[in-house]
Amino acid sequence: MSIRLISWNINSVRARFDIIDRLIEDSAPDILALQEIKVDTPLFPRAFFEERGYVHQAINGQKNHHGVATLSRLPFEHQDQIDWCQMGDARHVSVRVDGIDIHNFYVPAGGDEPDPEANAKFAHKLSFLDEMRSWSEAIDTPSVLVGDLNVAPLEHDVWSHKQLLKVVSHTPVECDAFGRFIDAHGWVDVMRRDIPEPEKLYSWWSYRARDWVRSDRGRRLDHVLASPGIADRLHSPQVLKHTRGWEKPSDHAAVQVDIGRG
DNA sequence: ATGGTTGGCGTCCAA
Repeated sequence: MSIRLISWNINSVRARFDIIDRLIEDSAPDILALQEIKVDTPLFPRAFFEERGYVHQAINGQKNHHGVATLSRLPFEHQDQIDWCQMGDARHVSVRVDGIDIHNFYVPAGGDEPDPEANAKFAHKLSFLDEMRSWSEAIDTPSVLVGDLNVAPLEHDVWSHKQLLKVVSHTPVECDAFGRFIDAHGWVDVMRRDIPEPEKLYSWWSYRARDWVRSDRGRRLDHVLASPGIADRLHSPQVLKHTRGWEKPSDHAAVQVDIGRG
């Protein structure tokens, strides 16, 4: 008996009903953590998920951009959301299932210019990661953290470490901030525990490539992290790469993990 | 060195 959790940056939930259906049929997640739903909370398509058994819904939506939602067949014992950096952005929602807090994150992408002086979006991203660090220091309940963290922290999380050193998502200043966030709670990077470097591992491929499979210029932006005390309950983490190849895809593949019952 | 694509109550912005 285990709980299957799938995290997916869906790039507009209302534009992806067909592939969400396909994911549910193929992989039967118990819990689905979506990011970039691009819809305000009152307009979220609740009925679509209720009809498929996901009657427990924690939605933190926003008009136009961002937005996260956690849909579940299992009941929530608690739910919450945090307004990071007091920006009013919908970038986080958490639920408690089977005694585990499941955090669903959408970290700011950070714009194009990797200079916090010149680019307010990049400064915001660094502040966001620093808030995640200090928040992580205080966590005292078993937690799983998933979502689009918009950082590819390791050398083999990108198609070319050298060529991406000045590209937002893989700059040293971001990777360092990400590392401090990881260390603050002792988060276990479950994906890399089981699929270690130097194997290349990506969860995002740009829409702009002529042939994303052939060029394979991916990045690992989506993550599965666990508290050290429960990390051994998480099994078989994987990037569902085929989801990126479906018709009218998101630019992110879905990411899956199974959580053994405690 | 540049451009490429997608979605949103949109005619540009963010990704």
